[in-house]
Amino acid sequence: MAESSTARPRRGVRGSGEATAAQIYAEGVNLIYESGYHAATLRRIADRVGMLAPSIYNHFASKDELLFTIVARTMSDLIDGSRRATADAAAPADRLAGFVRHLVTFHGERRLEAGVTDSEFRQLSPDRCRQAVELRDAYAAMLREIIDAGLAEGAFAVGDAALTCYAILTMGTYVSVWYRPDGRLPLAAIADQYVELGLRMVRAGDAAVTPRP
Amino acid sequence: MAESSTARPRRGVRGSGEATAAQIYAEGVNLIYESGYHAATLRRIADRVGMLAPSIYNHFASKDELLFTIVARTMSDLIDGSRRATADAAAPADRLAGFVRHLVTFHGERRLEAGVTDSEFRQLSPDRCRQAVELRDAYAAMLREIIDAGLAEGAFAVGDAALTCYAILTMGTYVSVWYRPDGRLPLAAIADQYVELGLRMVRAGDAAVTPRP
DNA sequence: GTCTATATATCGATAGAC
DNA sequence: GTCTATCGATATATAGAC
Repeated sequence: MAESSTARPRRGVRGSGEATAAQIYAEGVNLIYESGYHAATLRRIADRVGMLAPSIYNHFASKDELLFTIVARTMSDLIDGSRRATADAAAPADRLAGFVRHLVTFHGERRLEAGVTDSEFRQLSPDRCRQAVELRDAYAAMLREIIDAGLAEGAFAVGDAALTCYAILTMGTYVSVWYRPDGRLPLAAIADQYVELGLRMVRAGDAAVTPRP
Repeated sequence: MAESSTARPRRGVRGSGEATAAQIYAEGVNLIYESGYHAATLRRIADRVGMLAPSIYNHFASKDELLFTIVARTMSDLIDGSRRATADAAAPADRLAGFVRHLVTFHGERRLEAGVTDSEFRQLSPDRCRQAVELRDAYAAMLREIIDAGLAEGAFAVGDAALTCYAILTMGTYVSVWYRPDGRLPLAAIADQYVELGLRMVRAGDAAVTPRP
């Protein structure tokens, strides 16, 4: 989506309706990922879409709203997807495996949006930044619950649950920084590796993990 | 250092010599850490130091040079410190333990500089950005060598060395994002935990790790 | 070495013609 | 919905008095 931007100019073209907003969104993601929020000016985003900067205001009320649209959508999708990815699992090791697999896959498949979200949400206006932090905390709480459940059952053994939580989240989140779709390993293999790393970190007995269908 | 900034205004004071550059450096680190590189204007940095923006040019040739000074110094110190922290160790598990302990301790003790370095080096001018990437790659290579040595000796067992390398580096690097000096755990305890996580990730036999003096 | 004043550029955002 | 024209603010950086 954002990945396959072709940046064809279309000056003067009119009436693209909803599709125009999607283009601005996609090129905004691309440019903010490359340059950072402040360096990605509306002028340059509009240029990639093939319009002039003021036209953006027909689709987004402000630059802040554009960034918030990216951040809120990405975080919501991350949380929803993670909920689905862990819903079927019962054993803590299976739930952790589902969580990490989704975390890595999401940050690979949507590395641009995820990268922008993780590194630029601090640039949001105070109110919207707070909303982003709440979503991020809600996501972290999901992992924390899995780890706590595993500890309660005796399936996991960690020195400190909160630290382990941070470590797993950050190692998975930053897949979006180095992952390239044309890289050495397919994303599914990378996700497998990270699942293994996550299970080792909580010292989950390998036998407790049921293989994927 | 940068942590203990007091931001006392000293308008009109003259002749602080080298100390003034250090103040600009420290307040630059503070503000860039808080706001990001572009949002941290020379005007606001100078204001915290207690001078006006043009005076900064008596100490740094440009804003880019200020950022590069931060990035280059921090990365050099990281590499040098890591070399010292792993020099005495012979066994791969001990070398990995020393590496991770230093990585975490450094990113906690100098979390502002490290945070700025890791998240803003992309904003450097092309030449300087390349130099920063070279330093970062040199640091990553140090960890990679430790892991490869452990694999060669049969002391470690990992699915993929490069991925494990990324995972350990990112989980340690982002200690600078969430760590607070007045937090729940002392930094040494956090470092201990991360060492344990790192050893688990490479499946190093616990018995192979000699306790610290 | 710091100041005042200014140059030059560009930003986000708005008004109004088409 | 996109355009032209423009506003007001602010950025980095420079020149020169003190």
